[in-house]
Amino acid sequence: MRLRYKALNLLYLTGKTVTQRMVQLAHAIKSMITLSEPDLTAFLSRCHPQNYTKKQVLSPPGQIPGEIFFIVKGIVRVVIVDAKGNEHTIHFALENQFIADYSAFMLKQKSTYTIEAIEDTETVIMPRAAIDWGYTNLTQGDKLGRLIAEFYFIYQDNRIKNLYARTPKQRYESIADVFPNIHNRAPQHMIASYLGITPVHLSRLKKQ
Amino acid sequence: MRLRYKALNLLYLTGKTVTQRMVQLAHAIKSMITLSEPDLTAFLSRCHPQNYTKKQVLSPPGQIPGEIFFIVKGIVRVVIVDAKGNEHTIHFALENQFIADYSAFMLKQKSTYTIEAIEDTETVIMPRAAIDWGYTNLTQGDKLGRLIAEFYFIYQDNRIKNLYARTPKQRYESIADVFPNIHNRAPQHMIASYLGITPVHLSRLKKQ
DNA sequence: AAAAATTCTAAACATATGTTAATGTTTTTA
DNA sequence: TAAAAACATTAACATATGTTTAGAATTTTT
Repeated sequence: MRLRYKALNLLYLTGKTVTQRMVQLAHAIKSMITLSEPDLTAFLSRCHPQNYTKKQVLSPPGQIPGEIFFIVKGIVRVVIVDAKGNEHTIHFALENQFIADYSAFMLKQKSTYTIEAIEDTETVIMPRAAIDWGYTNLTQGDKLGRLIAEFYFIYQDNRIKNLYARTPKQRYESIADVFPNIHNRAPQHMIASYLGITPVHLSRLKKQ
Repeated sequence: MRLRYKALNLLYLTGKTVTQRMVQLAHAIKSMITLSEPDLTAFLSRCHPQNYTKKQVLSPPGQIPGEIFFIVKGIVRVVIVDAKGNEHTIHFALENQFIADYSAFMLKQKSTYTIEAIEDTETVIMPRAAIDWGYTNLTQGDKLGRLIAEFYFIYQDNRIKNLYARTPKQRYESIADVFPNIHNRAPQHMIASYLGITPVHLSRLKKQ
């Protein structure tokens, strides 16, 4: 009895309950498509919560991704390691966003990315079976997929535009528009990496 | 009589007939989704062919895109002009591909890109009304939209990966994997621009 | 065919960015 | 709380890439 009570209390104080998380994911889905409560419940029943501690890996390279993560609380980064062994942070994902190596997930190929928690992070995992079930059984399943793909397309398009047409300094000055409060949530060397420059150089640019 | 005959002849010798072009677009669509012949015909009837000569602009910046282009024959490039007035070629599109400023098209915002023919180019224009009609009336309309968005997502993801993890030289050496025969179809300064470097520097890299 | 425009290369020099190493600070771990 | 690890800054130097200018080759236009 005491143990059970303590466990519940801990959950209450430090994290969100299973129900709260599912509600958050449900809200994200309902903001994109219309679907019945039974359908929503059926979809959510195929998903499950998962916690990660800071620096823990959600998704390793070299493996076919089996799920898409929905971030309830926390922040993660997506990393690629080049031929010389250097790490590049190519993306951050915050609360209420979906994250995965989508390309590898869709193509059923081995992932080239590492997805890693920067803070202790609470997620809901949507396994491939849940996604497939959604495409097959939800009236607006393809529309949901289309909207998510379009959302990330627009994000990437904007990124590519910035990489070509703006300097690292200019990109640094507007990074918080895309990732709110990022300066308090990610170390500067990860931000530098995202900008495509070294931490030493970012430090130099800031001094100007 | 003579004029009409000459016109027909010219079309036969130098380009594809309206029917041939529509068949080509129909083939591209059918490779992605299943749909009935009447639906296909109804969709195609909302599209129309359009030719462009080398250097002619398909889609100007500052204007909300009203259509998506399907390239039957030829090649186009997508250009952005930065704050200093410098042009950056950020994309090429070849035969059997769809091209537009998708972000601006989807968001109904003014385009930031110029889309310009590099060779004389034959297209089929899919006006916004046709696309909207497709989403509303085709059973697999959303699926078509999802597949196109996913295709370009994968393309962009690969690009971003390359920009971070590979050098301009390495990217130069593999550009023909993505754009077959590009070295014979685009001048080197456009390729250099796509790689994110100056033509002078590309010339230098080639010498090594 | 001649003229004009475009394209590629080359060299010299300028600038931006990377590398290494040292130091002090902050954060995490034990 | 002490030790260890991670982080940010700075300086000195190295390298990659940009800029300007010029000339030759190629393509396009007249």
